Amino acid sequence: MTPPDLVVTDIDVPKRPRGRPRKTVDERDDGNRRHELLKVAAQLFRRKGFAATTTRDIAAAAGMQSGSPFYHFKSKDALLFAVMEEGMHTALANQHAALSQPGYAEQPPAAQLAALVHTHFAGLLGPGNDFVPVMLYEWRSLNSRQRKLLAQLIADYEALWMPVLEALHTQGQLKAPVKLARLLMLGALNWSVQWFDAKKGASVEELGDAAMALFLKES
Amino acid sequence: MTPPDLVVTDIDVPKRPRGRPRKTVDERDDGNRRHELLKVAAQLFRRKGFAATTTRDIAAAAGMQSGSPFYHFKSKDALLFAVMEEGMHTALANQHAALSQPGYAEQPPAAQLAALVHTHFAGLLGPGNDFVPVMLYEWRSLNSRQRKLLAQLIADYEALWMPVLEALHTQGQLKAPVKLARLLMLGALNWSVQWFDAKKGASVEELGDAAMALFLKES
DNA sequence: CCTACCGATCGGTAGG
DNA sequence: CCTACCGATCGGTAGG
Repeated sequence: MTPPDLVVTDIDVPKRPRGRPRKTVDERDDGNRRHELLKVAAQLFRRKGFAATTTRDIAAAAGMQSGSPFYHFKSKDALLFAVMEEGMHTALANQHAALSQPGYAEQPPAAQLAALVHTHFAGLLGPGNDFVPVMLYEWRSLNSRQRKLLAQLIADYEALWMPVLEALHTQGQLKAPVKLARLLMLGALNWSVQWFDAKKGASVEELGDAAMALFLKES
Repeated sequence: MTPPDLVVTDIDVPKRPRGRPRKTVDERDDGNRRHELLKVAAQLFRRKGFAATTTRDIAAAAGMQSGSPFYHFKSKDALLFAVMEEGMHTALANQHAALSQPGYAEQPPAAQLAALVHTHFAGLLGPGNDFVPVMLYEWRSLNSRQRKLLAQLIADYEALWMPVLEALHTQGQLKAPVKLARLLMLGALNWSVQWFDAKKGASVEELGDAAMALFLKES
């Protein structure tokens, strides 16, 4: 199923450099391999769920031996958290990029919302974007400390939507109470992870247009 | 955490009747205990997820010994499927009941949709309704045969919405393409499982009203 | 990062 | 339904 990426990048590097990479508090950061682990973990967590994925699955998908993921992450839990954190950081960065597009502030609120919606869909449904779906669907598997840390990022993310929704509400283009509207709208978007299929049906763009048509009244 | 229900009902029945209960193909059906297992399993699957819930957890929550759930269900998988099946049967029955309310057929499509939405929310968010949430969030854990069986029930459920949505589209009260509208709307509703809190914020009724206000244009 | 391994847990079963 | 149990698997670690 998953393409066996394996040792390809190591083919002409028979021995890795012997120098021990520096280590941070509880996780190493020698880039390549660590991020490879994050990527395959995100894939597996998404497809099979966190509890049903073994650290051996992850190691094998990254072309490692069963004990090796613990060189990069101190526990399976820490791996999950790192996946989610990367997902939220990317999502936040994407939205900030959309919001700082030149001329964005001058656009009507409906166009601003369209930008948020399209960016959200793209980050959620684009190829290889397993990080955010994992964060949406494995919330339960976090301990309360991890949950609190991520809740802050999520709050930041949702805060970006509020001024736009309030402007739309004031203009009469959004009739539902703003906070409930935000919850329902993000729910509609997030649920798409369950049914969206890039290979058939609507495209990400058509989805965004449909969502806008569904949510907004004519101005 | 979970109230230790334990032996209460057995206090003055020192020995259970010796007659062996009839058995169906792969599951017994002596009602009480079997359904008790379904109920606690639904609770646990919802709170911790299927893979993270052990059959020992379930047995303990039902006041049984670790091996006893297998007297009622031939596998943990079969238990999950039974939970989901019950969830879908209840949901379907609820919607059919709403649709056969006297005078329903004569109501305008907006009112018909409101009935569907309110029934859906009630079945999803009402107290003790863990069956449907499990079915929404543990889809991955099913094998393909089970998946196919449930997909049929889901298709039946979604089919109930289509005529109403098409009528609304014709009237101009629903602007998005009908199929995408259905997916997005049900997503908005289903996602509420993640954030709805009966003890604070909006009530189930207010939620339904907000959803209607969000989705529909004025007629 | 690999090798070799441990302790704990888990789904499931035989036999009553 | 309980008792007693098995085989397999799993997260994690010591030592290199």
